[in-house]
Formats: sequence, structure tokens, C-alpha cells
Amino acid sequence: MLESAGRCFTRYGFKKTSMDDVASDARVAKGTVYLYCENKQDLFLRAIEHELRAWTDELATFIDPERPADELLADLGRRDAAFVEQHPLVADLLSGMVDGEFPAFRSRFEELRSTALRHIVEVLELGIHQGVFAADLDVRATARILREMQLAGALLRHRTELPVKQVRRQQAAALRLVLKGLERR
Amino acid sequence: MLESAGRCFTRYGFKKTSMDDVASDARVAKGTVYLYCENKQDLFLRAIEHELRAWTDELATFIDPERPADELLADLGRRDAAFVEQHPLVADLLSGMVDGEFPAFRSRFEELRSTALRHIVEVLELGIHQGVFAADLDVRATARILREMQLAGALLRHRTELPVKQVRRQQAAALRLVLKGLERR
Amino acid sequence: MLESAGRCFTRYGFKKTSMDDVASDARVAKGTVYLYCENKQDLFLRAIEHELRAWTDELATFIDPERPADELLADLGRRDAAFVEQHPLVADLLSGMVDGEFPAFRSRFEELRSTALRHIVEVLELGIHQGVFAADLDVRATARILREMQLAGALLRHRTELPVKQVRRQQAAALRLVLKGLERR
Amino acid sequence: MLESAGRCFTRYGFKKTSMDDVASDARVAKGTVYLYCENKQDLFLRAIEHELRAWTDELATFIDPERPADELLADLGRRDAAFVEQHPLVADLLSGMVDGEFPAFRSRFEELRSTALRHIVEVLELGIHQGVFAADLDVRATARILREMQLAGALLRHRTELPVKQVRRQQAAALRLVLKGLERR
DNA sequence: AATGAATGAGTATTCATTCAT
DNA sequence: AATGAATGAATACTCATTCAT
Repeated sequence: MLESAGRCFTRYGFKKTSMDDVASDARVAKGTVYLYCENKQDLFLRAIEHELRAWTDELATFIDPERPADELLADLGRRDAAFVEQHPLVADLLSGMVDGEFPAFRSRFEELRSTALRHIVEVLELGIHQGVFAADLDVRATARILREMQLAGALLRHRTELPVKQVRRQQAAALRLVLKGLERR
Repeated sequence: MLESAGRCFTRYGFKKTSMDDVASDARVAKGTVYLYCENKQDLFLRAIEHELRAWTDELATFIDPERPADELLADLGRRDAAFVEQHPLVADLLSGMVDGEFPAFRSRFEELRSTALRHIVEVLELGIHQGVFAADLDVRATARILREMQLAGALLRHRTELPVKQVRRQQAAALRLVLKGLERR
Repeated sequence: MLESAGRCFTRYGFKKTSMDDVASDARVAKGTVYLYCENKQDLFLRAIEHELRAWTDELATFIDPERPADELLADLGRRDAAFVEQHPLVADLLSGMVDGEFPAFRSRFEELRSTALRHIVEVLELGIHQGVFAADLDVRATARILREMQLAGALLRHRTELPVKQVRRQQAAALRLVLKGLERR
Repeated sequence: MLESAGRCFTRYGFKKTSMDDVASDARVAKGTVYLYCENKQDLFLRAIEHELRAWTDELATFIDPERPADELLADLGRRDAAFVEQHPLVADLLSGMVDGEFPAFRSRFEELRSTALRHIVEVLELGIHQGVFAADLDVRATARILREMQLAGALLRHRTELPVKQVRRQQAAALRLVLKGLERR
């Protein structure tokens, strides 16, 4: 059910997805959908939460402090990019796109986004500690940019249907750009 | 009229904006709106075009090849960021968000986006020529990232209502990150 | 003005004709149309009256009592058919089609239709008097049928776009059918 | 549902009938109407088809070749007239009135009208074969006229609200007129 | 638990009519 | 007299939501 909802919302967006779409994707009757949610908004939020659970599991993966931070960061980037590409709803959440539809949930969303940042922040701080990243980085702002860049790639694929090759090229270019910028002077 | 439309579409998105919204924002009757457009879609596209005209005017400003490219890029970045913040519809266009609503216009949009890239590409190439940027940059992919980063900032403001200070911090961090990454080895 | 209205109403019908259609056909501004009529209904009625004036002029033509009634009837039929083909609004009026749109004018219309019948009735009565038509004809009902048959032809052309040849064939067949039926036993 | 639609379209015509009219006549909500049709057009066509089904069933009734054709024709005329009076939508179809509203369906309608003619043609040909009708009749054109005359009566009733008595008188007169005209010389 | 027919509020669009210029 | 921009009531159609079965 929630997966059907996720699929539909991903494909058509919140407004354009009808409860009928969800119901028929899930091969149940429309009324049945309402057994699992209060209303369309609620369904959307549940669907996001569902994807987020997988996301936080993913994030929980251990960050090995022995490995050089730049390597870690590249790794994290790749993994996150891959995940977000598979879960565009999460991408929508992170990019703030959904905030417009749910003004009431803004602060909740902000919190979720914060969570997603924490891991990048950790790696950056580790890097500074290891002496591979510049000490005077604005860690939080930088983390945000890094996340944004991953998102950009993920959203690009879903929204503009660029060929995968180009997306990868862009991601590679992003990494290069960024790693140099992080380096200690 | 087009400005009212721009305001509304920006605030509520395409679907959630009703022609009544636009009409009452413009303080005219609903029928009057239809004197200036064929359709809601048409209105949206006109509103975007209206903002884009200002954008292309902005872009037409001369890029002085005597100035160092890194300086130019910073300048361009600031100016573009400022502009996009004032014209979120353009941001939506550039970020590919609108493509979902108007599949028929995708190629047209892509072209517009290309235009917007050209200036960044130019500056990058100038920088390579000047010897301040690395010669082996993937110019197009890099340009795309740079644009994405500006957009990210602009969208952030409109969608998540972060305090301006934080947005500026993020933009500064982005610049720093990026300029280093562009440098010649 | 009235001719433009006539043309438009003929082509598109009452509902589908917009005041803009009439105005642009008459090459004046929409407001100008309202100088010549109170509203759309009024315009329609004036347009019909305009055509009817020509019709009553036509009907006023002298019926020569010396000529055999069957010949007269054939003549009248041809002339009326030709006229109605040129003035489909009159045909609509006669066929009762417009009554639905203007329930308030029904009795007025009925009167106009009566006028149109009178001439046929006269010829039939002349024929009875001459002894060429059966004395026990239901004159009024028969007149109505004859009119109907002419109308049918006229409407056919405008509504179904049959080739002229076929319409003529039908009119010839109608005449033959009818003249035999009118004959004295 | 279809009957409500038929009633409304009959009473007010296609344009003037609103979906609300149909819905409230059928004592359901507007949305419910859309469960049974795609469109207003579609609803109209379905309503016509609904009436037509009854019509073709009616036409399917056996034409006994043993009976004299003039008798058969009178019978057919009476039955058809009665039917068309009860189903004015069919009358509108046959008279070509609906063609203007649905240019796209013109050929489909023409075909339906052809079907309706076939039976009259058959009786006429039977009559010629029996020697009661003139051999040189233009069968098709004549059939068309006969149909037209029945229609005229039916439409008359619905559109002008003549007293039934007068309609019957007209139909009787029509029959008399016609049967004489069909006779062998 | 599951269904899906019924609902009706919400929205885009049209067009007769008005009125300041 | 003539204009045509502005109006807003009217109307087709959609879809989230309910509820009897």
C-alpha cells in the first residue's frame, strides 16, 4: 500500500496523484486505501515516512574513523546518491519541495532534514580532525551544499530524464570540485 | 497581471493556484485574466517568459574578458543568485520542477536552461584560457553544478524560509568550495 | 447588421452564435451591436423579422385565379422552396425549431406560420373551386403538409449537406406524390 | 439515467441542458452522472442510442408480404409516428437537427437514418411488386418524403404543442395525399 | 475487512452584457 | 455614435471522501 503510494506520488506528484491511482496500483478498491490512512495528506506523509525509515537505516551504517575523510565522503556521496535516486520522495522532502504543500509540517520536515545532514557533518568534522579538510570550514553550510549537490543529481534524473551517463558525469565533476575545496590550504 | 500570476504560481505552485487567486491578486475579475491568456497553462508559461525576459536581459550584461575568471564567476554567482531569489518561477524552471506539469514543453524548457548555462560555461572557458582554472575541467557538467548550487540557495529561501543569514553563509561556503576546486593544479 | 446576425444564426444556431461572431461578421465592435438590439434574443427576433419581411413580400405576389391550381401549386412550391433555401432562419421558424428557445414568443410565431399557410390554403381552395382538386380535402391540414414538405427539403440542404441533385429529386418526387393525391376522384 | 438525459435533452436541447439538470431529474448527484458517461456529448449520444435500440426493435417487426402494401404503409406510418412521438430524440436525429452539434458524427448519423429508411423502401418495393404502387416511383426519394412527413408530425407535437387532434388530422391528410400518389396509373 | 457506487465541493473556461472613453 | 476592456454568472468536469453492503 505505502509502496504503491510512494510510486504514484513519485511519478505524478502530490496533486496529480489521485486516490484511484494509488488504489489501482495497489490492486485494491479505493475504500480500502482509506483503511490505512485518514486522508490523502496523511497517506503522503506515511509514504514518506516509510521511505525515510529505509533512509535512516541506511544512515545508521557505521562511519569508520580510521579511513581518510575524503574517501569516506566520496563513499557517502555515492551511497546517498544511489539511495536518493531510488527514493525520490525522500529527495523531494530534502529539497524542500513538499514544504509548500504542507506548511503545517514544515518544522517536522526541517528536523528530518537535519538528521540527514548530521552524517555529512560528522564526516566533515572527522576530516578536519584528521587534518585533511581545512579547519575553518563552515561545516554546517558546507554539509548542506554537499547534500544539495547529491539531490540535484537525483532530482535531475527523475525530473528531466537526462541520460544516466550525463548524471554520472555531473556527479563525478561535483566530487572533484568539492574535494579540492575542502582540502587544507 | 503576469506579475500577479508569477506571485501566485510561486506561492502555491501550478495546480494549487486557481484562476480566482490570480484574478483577485490582480484585483480584476476572473474573465479579465482570460483577456491576457488562453489558458491556465498559457498563463503560467507567459508568467515564466515574463520573468525570463528580465533574466536574459540580466545575462546579456557584458562579461569583461580582462577580469580574472574567478572574480567574474563570483560576481556572476552573486548576481544570478540575487536574481533567482527575486524570480522563483525561473528557479522552478531551471530546476526542472515544472517539467512534470508540462511534458509537452520539455524540450523548450531544456533549451531555455541551456541558455542559462552558456554564460557560466563562457566564464569557465575564459578561466581555463587565463590559466586560473584547470584545463581538464568537464566544463558543461561543472557549469551545471554551479548553476544547481545557486538554485539550491534560491529555492531554499522560498521553500523553507531559512533566515537570510544562513542562506548567505551557504552561498559563501559554496563559493569557497567551488573556487578551490576549479583551480589549476 | 441584421444580415450578419442572420448569417451567423443560420450557420451556427442560436446558442452557438456569440455576439462576437455577429460583431466581427458585421465588422463592428461588440458594443455597437448593442446599439441595434436589447440583447441576444432580441437580435435573433429582429433578424428573423428582417428575413420575414422579404418573405411576406414574396407571398404577396398575385395568384392568378385563371391558371389551373395544380400548376399554381407547383409554381408556388418551387418559389417557396427556393426562398426558404436562401433564408434558413425562416425555415427554422416555420418548422417550429425556434419555439423551444423562445417559449414566450410561441403564439407570435404561430401567427407568422399561419400567414405563411394562407397562400397555400388559397391555392387549394381555388383548385377545389376549379374542380381539379377533390372537394373533401382537409384544406388546412393538407396545406400544412405541403409546407412541411418544402421545409423538409430546405432544411435538408442546410443541415445534412446532401448534394443539390438529391434534394431536387426529392422535391420532384414530393410534387408527384402530392398532385395525384389532390386530384378529384 | 439515460431516460432522464433523454427527457432533458428533448425538453431543452443539447446546449441548454446542463449536467445539473440531468442529475437532478435523475435525483442523483452530478458526479454520479459521470459514472455513466464520459462527457456531455457522450451522454447525449448514449441517450440517443438508448432510444434507437427501442426503435430498431420496433422496426424488426415482421413485414407480412401477403398483406397489401398500401395497408402495410399506413400501418408502418402509424406505428412509426407513434414511436417517434414518444422518442423525440430519435426525431431530432432523423431530421438532421443534431448534425450541427456533432459534425464529427455526421456519417454515423447518416447511416442510422439509412437504416430507418430501409423499411419504408421495402414496403414501397413490395407495393410495386404487388402492382399496387406505380412502377416508376423514385423509391428512395419517396421513402425519404414519407419519413419526413411522419417526422413533421412528431416534431410538431413536441415543438409547437398543437392539440393532438390537429396532429392526427394532419397525419390522416398526409396518408390520403400520399396513397393516391403512389397508386399505379 | 474490503468494496465501489454515490457524493458534492472545487475549478477552468465561456460569453452576454455594461460602461468609461 | 462607436468602441472594446472589464465583468461575473453560468457550466462542464474532477476527485477526495463516505458509507451501505
